[in-house]
Amino acid sequence: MQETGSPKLTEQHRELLDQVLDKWSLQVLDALCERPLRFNDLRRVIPVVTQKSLTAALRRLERNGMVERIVTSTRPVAVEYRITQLGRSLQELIDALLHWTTVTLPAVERARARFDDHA
Amino acid sequence: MQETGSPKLTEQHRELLDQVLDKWSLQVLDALCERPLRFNDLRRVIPVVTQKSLTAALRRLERNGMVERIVTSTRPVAVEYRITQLGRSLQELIDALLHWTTVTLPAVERARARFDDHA
DNA sequence: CAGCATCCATCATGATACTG
DNA sequence: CAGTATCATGATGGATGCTG
Repeated sequence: MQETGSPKLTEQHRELLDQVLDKWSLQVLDALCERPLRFNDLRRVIPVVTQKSLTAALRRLERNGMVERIVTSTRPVAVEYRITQLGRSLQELIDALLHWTTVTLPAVERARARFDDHA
Repeated sequence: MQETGSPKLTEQHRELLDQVLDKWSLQVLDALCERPLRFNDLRRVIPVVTQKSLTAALRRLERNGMVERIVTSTRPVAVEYRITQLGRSLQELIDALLHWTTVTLPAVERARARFDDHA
């Protein structure tokens, strides 16, 4: 059974994708891709996120090696988040996904209209 | 405004990705990519899915034009699900994602170990 | 066979308040 | 500034039973 380039889709792989492709992680990676940002910068860039969700997303991304957390022990501590090499490799795929949505959205919307009409 | 390959990541795009990249949809598309399958076939191929979740995933995928639902009005009705052209275009990206997980999983696991040790 | 309806547990999310 | 802690709640997921 040789599947050329065909995936495995085991629990491990799915779990990893779940951890880095969720709603907030996508936007965090997208934001950090341009330049490192601090916690409250991220809150501003991703306007509707709560601290709790943002903290959770950042911890998950950090744990999976997608972002680095850099603490500067100045007076009020400054914490900077920056994307890692691993994170960048993921971002390329996310870009491909976004490109795909851009290209296929019209067809998807037609499909939705058809479905909603008929059903 | 021409952004070569750069994404927008609007709510619409994120919503579409959420609808087709969820846990079960990935596995459904993966299964249907090889050949069309019937409802209970899918339940066997994706062993741990409940019919509720499978139904929901299939409806979502159908609504978004990723799979076709083909009803054969035989005696006990036969319902076949098959992937569409749109679905296949998505599957290519999913394959790329799975390839990415395969390649990066070792590094991710090292990152996790480091994180879990330290914290 | 291919679902739908219902109930229930769990979880993710949000709002709010507090801290080093 | 960059969080943590707590409570409330709404969405999800599973188990079960029923139907054309």
